[in-house]
Amino acid sequence: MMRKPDPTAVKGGINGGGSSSNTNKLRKGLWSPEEDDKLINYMLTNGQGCWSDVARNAGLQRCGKSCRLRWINYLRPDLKRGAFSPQEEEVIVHLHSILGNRWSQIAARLPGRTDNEIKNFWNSTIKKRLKNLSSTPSPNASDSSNSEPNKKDVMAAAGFMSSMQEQGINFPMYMDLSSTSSTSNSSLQSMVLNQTCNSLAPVLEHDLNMFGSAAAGYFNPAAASCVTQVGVNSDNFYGENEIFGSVDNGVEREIYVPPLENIGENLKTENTYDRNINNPFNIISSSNHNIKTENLAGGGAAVGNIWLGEELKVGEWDLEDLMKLDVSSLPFLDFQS
DNA sequence: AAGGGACACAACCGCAATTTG
DNA sequence: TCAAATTGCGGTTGTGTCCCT
Repeated sequence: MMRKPDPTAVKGGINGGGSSSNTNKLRKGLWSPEEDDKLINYMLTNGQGCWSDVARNAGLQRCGKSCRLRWINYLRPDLKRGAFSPQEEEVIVHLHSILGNRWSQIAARLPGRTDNEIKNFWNSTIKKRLKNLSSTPSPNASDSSNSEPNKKDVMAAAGFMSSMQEQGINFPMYMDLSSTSSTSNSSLQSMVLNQTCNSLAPVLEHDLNMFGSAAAGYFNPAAASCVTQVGVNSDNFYGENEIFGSVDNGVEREIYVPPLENIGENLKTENTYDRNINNPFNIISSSNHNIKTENLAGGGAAVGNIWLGEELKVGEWDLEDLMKLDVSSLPFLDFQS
């Protein structure tokens, strides 16, 4: 539908300019239906192996890298094609506000979607929308009494932070909201934080409620602090089938780190999370993984660390809550169609 | 109807990390 | 231990299509 396959588009290999010893000329450009068929048939018959072998054995005049890309982004049978739903869009904005441009990690939370697809969607659609929103502020945006921040706020916050990062302005990895006075000389920071807190609150609350427990989280930007309450059955709160977290005697909570992969070296190195796909929350059982304890008695504790995209330390809070969410399990997302 | 800008998206590029021999 | 090969990722490009003037 885009570029027509160009049978004359033949070049050398793409890796580092290609190897001069390669006498086979490798095709580039759009894939023809015939090439697709070859690749599909090969993959379905032989499964995935070394991609250069795939290219060779499938009789494709493509480099392995090209085959891999084509398979992953277009031919894989489990891909979900078509436009992004508003729910998916919300999840993308949500995750992007947390993960930044880690498209592969965002894609990992959206079954059937590829990183390339999400990246394109973000760059072509969402980014533009955010830009428009930030240039034409919503009349409600300044209404702090509005108890129901909307998606625009989420997107505006995400977009603002994203654009700041694009301009080379990096926020601290952790911002202690409890120490962020509303009269801070950094009005910009306050604005970002307040907007972010406002924006993420409904997302968090909504997502937590999806688990069918009494879990509810909210931010309190007016007090420049973030508060998370987790009310749960008795001792645990759950995902559909898995223990999601627990409260120990109403005092301490154990958090199971979700499979957000490679979120900073700390997490990566400290956790030996289970990659078993049947363990959607990658429950960590080692005592070494009592991530964060939180005094939940007395109406909840004010905790003020907000993660803004680069590293997540095990043991931090707030947006980490967002990270606990395996959005693929959220019933409002239709991943089946 | 034609021209041109905006949009959407497949595919390429370059780099870094990982694996292999 | 090291170099080469492979894999994976994010940024960018190129082009068909849509829509407006």
